[in-house]
Amino acid sequence: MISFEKLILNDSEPIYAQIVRFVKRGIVAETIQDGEEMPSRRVLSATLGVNPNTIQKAYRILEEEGIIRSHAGAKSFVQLDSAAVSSIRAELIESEIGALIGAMQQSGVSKEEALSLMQRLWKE
Amino acid sequence: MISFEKLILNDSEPIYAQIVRFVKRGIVAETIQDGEEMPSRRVLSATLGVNPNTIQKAYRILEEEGIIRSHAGAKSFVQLDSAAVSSIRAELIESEIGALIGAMQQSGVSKEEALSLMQRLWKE
Amino acid sequence: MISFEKLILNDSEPIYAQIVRFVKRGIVAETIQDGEEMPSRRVLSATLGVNPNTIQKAYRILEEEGIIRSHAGAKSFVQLDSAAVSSIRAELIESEIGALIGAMQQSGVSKEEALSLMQRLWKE
Amino acid sequence: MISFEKLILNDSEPIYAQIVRFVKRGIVAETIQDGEEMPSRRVLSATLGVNPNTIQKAYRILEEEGIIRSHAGAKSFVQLDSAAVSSIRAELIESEIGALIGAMQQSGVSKEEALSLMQRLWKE
DNA sequence: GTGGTCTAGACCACC
DNA sequence: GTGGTCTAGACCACG
Repeated sequence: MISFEKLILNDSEPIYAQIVRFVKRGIVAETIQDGEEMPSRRVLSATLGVNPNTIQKAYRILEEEGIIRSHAGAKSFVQLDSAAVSSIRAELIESEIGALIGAMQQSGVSKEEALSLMQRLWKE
Repeated sequence: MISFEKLILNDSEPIYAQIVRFVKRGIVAETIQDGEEMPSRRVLSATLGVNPNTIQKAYRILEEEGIIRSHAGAKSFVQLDSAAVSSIRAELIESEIGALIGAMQQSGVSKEEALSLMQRLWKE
Repeated sequence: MISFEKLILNDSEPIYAQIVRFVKRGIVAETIQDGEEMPSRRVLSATLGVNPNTIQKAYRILEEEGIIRSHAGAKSFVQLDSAAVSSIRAELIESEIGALIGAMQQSGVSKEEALSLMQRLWKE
Repeated sequence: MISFEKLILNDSEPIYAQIVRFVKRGIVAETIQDGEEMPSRRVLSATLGVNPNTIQKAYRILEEEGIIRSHAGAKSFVQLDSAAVSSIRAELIESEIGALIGAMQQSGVSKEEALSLMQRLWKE
């Protein structure tokens, strides 16, 4: 069963998007694996203190992207093959790094400076 | 006079926010400097093909953050000291890099891998 | 739910500013308290006979000053701790009295005369 | 010749209004008296570092209120009788005190508290 | 239903 | 001409 305890919601971004991203990051980090069970919408709604409609929206998106599989009245499960994992990985990581690179370039920050800043700010 | 010709608007984010960020990045890149004149709301509105109220909203935010100075009936100017520049720089760059680091850590990406990905994806 | 029935608008000052001040004075007078629900933009707009955008502007300012809390799709609530209340009180009352004192001094009115004028003009 | 050296302009209020009020307060404080000469518009414009049109607007208002007397191409003079002084005094002082009283009442501040606050905040 | 953004256009105060 | 406020109404994202 996937745990959402480490998910801390902030309100500068839609809640449903944070839930979706949390799952995707878990998949990339391999803490979420093929076949794992999702909590029911009702339970997750209570856990996170969030409107059930919001949970429903997150699950719908995950299903549309082929990441989970739901049947009416039944439990939902993660559904992944290795191709899916690496495409999620690429989509998630490379797009985030790409966005940062674009931002740095527009701000006149050189590649070297960006790398050294990242070195310095990264704390394990 | 500050030029907004290089600002290309996308519609996945509020226009006013893109204008604000464009100015901040210009300040960090030192292409926008203390004392420079802002285009009038009407002019920039025409240049960008955007409603004057949207420009007004961006300018209001910039003024509330102390970056520009507006007086009724007079032109608007950029108002910066070196402390302001470095605080904008920190806010803009370090927060963006910090967010990326957090994302990478949550995705289980190591520091080395993140740096090498950034090396590889950065195209001048 | 906060009532705006006693708010009478005059047109010598921006409407949004009058709404903001009305809320602040309600807080100082303790007729508005932590956790109370704000009317929705649409409802207050109808109540006051004012455009929704004007209400939105007032609410935005209140939120930027940390007095109310808004989330897209959810109702808006007053959010106050005792420190906030006293700072609003100081900002509102002491600055108004301070401005009056400055004005009186510049006009050559003595403390005694000002106090006696105030005694005389105050009608319950 | 009336001195405007003590007039410090702030930009939260129209400049012309600040000039007008400065003159009125000087009259109430009797540091400005009947027959005194006003600086020329050109000179005052330079002294205050303000657009000549703004000075012109202030002078026009003062003239419309019968406080100064201007002839084309000639100097301007203050023109006051005792009735004028007391009406300016009433208009200026009592309206300011009256506004404060209204504000205090809306904020739930009692007469006694307002008077004691004023006592306490008044520093010679 | 609720909040947020945007367009369109008018009007005013100010310099 | 320039900045600021307001109305009117549409549209979208969110819960």
